[in-house]
Amino acid sequence: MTATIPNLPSQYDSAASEAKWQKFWEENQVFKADPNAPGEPYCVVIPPPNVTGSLHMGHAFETALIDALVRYHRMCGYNTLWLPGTDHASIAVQTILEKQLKAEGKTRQELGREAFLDRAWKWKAESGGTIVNQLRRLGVSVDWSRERFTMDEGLSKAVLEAFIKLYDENLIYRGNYLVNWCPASQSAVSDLEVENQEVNGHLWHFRYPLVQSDGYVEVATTRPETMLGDTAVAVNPKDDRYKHLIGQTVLLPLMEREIPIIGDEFVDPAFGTGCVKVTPAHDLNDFEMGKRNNLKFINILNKDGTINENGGEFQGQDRFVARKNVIKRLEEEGLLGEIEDYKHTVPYSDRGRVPIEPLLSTQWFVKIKPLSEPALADLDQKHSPDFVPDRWGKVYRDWLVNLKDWCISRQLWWGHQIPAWYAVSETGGVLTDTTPFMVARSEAEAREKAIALFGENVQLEQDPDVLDTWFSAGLWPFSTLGWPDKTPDFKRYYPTATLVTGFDIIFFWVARMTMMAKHFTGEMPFKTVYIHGLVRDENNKKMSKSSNNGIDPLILIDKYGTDALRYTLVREVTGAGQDIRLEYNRKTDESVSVEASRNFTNKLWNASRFVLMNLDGKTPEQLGFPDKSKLELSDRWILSRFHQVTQQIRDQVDHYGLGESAKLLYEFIWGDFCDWYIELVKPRLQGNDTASRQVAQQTLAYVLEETLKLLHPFMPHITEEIWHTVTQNDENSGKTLALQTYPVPDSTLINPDLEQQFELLIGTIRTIRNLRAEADIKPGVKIQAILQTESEQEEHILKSGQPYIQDLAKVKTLRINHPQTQSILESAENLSEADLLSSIATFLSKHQRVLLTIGFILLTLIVLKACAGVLGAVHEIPLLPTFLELVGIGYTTRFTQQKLWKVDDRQQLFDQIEQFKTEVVGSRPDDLEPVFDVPPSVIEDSAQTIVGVVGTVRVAIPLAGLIDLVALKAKTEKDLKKVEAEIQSLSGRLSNAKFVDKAPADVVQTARDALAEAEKQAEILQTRLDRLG
RNA sequence: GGGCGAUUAGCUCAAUGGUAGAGCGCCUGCCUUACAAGCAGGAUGUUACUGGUUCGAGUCCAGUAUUGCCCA
Repeated sequence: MTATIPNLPSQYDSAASEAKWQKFWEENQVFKADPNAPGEPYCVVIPPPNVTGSLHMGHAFETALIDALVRYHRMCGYNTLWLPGTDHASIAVQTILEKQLKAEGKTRQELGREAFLDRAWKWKAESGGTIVNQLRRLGVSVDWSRERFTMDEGLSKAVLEAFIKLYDENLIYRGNYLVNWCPASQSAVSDLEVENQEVNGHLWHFRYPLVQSDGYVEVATTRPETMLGDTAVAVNPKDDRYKHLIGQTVLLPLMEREIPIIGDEFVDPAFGTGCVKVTPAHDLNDFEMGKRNNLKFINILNKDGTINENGGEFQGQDRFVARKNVIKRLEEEGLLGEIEDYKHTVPYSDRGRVPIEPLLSTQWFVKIKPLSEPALADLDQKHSPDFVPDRWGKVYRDWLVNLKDWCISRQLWWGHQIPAWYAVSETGGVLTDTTPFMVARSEAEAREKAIALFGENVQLEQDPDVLDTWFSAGLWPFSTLGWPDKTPDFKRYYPTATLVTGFDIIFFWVARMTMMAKHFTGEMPFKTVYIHGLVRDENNKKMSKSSNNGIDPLILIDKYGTDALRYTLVREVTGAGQDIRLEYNRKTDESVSVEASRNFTNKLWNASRFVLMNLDGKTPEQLGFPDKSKLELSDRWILSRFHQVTQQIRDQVDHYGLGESAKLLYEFIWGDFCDWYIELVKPRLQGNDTASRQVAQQTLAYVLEETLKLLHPFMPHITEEIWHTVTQNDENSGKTLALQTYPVPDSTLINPDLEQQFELLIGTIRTIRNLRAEADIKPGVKIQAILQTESEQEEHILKSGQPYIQDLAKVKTLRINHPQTQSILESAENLSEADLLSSIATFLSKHQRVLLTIGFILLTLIVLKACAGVLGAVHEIPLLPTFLELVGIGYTTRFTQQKLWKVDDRQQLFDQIEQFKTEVVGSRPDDLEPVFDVPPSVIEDSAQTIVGVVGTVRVAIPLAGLIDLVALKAKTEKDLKKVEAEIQSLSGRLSNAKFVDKAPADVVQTARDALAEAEKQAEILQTRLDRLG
């Protein structure tokens, strides 16, 4: 086999990789669904973004969640379809176009309907692709061949069908009611398009003179101009202040209209003066009151928000101009009372950005009860759809219960024109509220009907209005699949599996889809509704256009990559439905949390590089799965971890635990695989044991490839990129990670006992590292360590993991003692004295260091000399004369007398020298190993042996005496205090008979074990403290 | 006013009722042949408050405070 070792740069280039794979997926139609293919269907329809829109963080978040689910299911073998598309957004498009026209000095009326719509389609063709192309940059695994638009032919057919059916069933009617009127777009709008805003306004008090007696009643209002349409004054019939006035009349100022004082329970005596003006044609509550009390309905507004002919002297004035003038005139009349500052909510048009006016007009409505009740029944009886998290089911239910009839007509041109034709010839050639009409599939059909009713000469005119965009959006899950035709797609993929959307549109969209679907298809359109939270900005504020605090996902994608952004968003999700917060610095356009994810991509990248560099150019497939009988401890451990994590991720994703899965992957890849496994196999890859090396390669390759599969739904681009490199499938192979089988946990490889044992090894390594750090031992220095345990099992684990401990904790000599037997396991080879000496000589010949340094080296030599039984002859010390010259023989002699006389002092000095020596020549530690192994007895006795504990393993490291005793003592005291507190808490619990009796046995046992461990630790710490003096 | 959330380390967030963890930031030491976008080690908490249930409460219950969202 020709070994071509794939070469990767040391940093992942997200931009190049993303563009490449997005193109690859689309060109190869990787995500094109085939209804004839096998597999349980898994279909998701995209919540259609607004065709005028551009990508915002909410899209990025939602899309990341959906794509993770969809890619996961596809890899799990489901027949998967994610269907993309956009909605036509009547008002938004119309607003944009009218703005353009205005700039050209034209109006849409001048242009005419046909020309206007031509323009609209042209605009859609040119600019409507923005959002869709931005979605591509997120790497969505949608089937672009099935992309739909709410106004395309098929969906328009579905809309027509739905309208006609509902009309035929008497579920659509035309009537004169109060609707939300947007004076800017001059159309009725749905509740959805109304945003209530709190404003600092005023409460004006007006005096309405009584007709039957002297004096007046005082009313309060936030909208003074509406008084022009007042047709009553209302009080609460239980209100003693006013109830005697009920039945009398007042003279409405400025209009000089006599209007009644009525009693109505609705009036809150505590609000304002307790006496309210009633404007039935311009306020929802007043409308109801007007109906209850048979009041007159006087409309004072034109459609553009100016005062109409019913407003007397104010006719023609804009509503806000009229407001000022009404106040001014009342003041002149002496009828203006107090003006209070008053905070209240004003409904604003979402699109027009102006206050909405409740306006009485003739509109089309959907009768909602017959639609909501079956949906409610499915919820209550079948728990369908299933909301995740469950609590949103209640919100959905409340909405279904409280639904009011739905105004579906919009006074716009861009949209589905209402399929109703008016026989205008019956009402003098003009369309009035009473003109007879017929609903039909086409003008021809309407004409046929009309002729039957009104004769050959009937003159028809189609209703100019269009349907609410949500009417077509409500059909989305089935209209996109071909309904009303029984297409193969519809048969195969409907009902869909999961709807993923934000809670903010449960009411408007989700409920409409369930009602429409239940009515038209007899089924709920999706099994599950997964509700996600909002992405909040760095100040925990909801991102919105009005606060202009949106964070542009494309900026973050350019900076950190799509995978990093997606991963950040998904990882942030904890509980479903919980809002997430995105860190962001607006000055630098940086985000620390996305940066952390980018670092994670780079970590994966470099781990993969490492694996690639060590596979001798072979692919995982060529290497094959390792022979199970040849697996070493660390191999069995990482395989167990991998399959355990696979199991956990599958469990989590199956229950929408996407954030948890993302975190599990992070911990597995960065922690288990990179920090431990890769480090553990390095010696085997570089060593001479070819069998061991091969098993390591096989395991590395296997775990890497499978991990890429696990991670793919969360980070599709980088995993695809690495996978192609690792498997040596180039782009032309047509193969893709996206269609590989998602890893399946192999229970025979999962070994919790082994994992637990491995934890002891990891803990031991950490403890040694920790002790090294406490003792300030340089990272390059190899040390001695002694492990003691009374447990044979632990002893066995430690022995089997001995090479790992030595390697990762930089331990040269490791003894594992069983205290009873004092059996010593030696593992390290000792260097010869000659090696040491020659090393020192080499070092010194190269470096002329300061006096102190040289002095210590000199001491080393002298000490070595003192231990003549171990050392070679003095003539092997070539530089001695130089030292004597430099340091002075007198000092050396004195030191030798003081320090080397007693054996114990000498031992201590050995340690110091060993430490110093390695510090000085730390760059070549292997060359300068200690010549002597310190006997266990010395370790036990030495004041400067540092001891730690892991589990019940005692870890001892003989120190060289160069540590900060004061700091170590303080630290030890602190640790001891902590452990003592734990002992107190644990023994308190265990001495409580109730705890021992009532708590589960395993909990009690855990506590006992913890106590034993804590006591052992306390003992060790106490000993250490005693020794430290 | 009604409903639903949230409040845990400096920040962002975790923790089937068993005695609190991670990432980022911070401190210390390291350019150790995959990665300085890195490695090793470290410090940091009256779990908002007050009661209650329980052998045991961050977790369950009640109330309070603060905060966010939805509805009116």
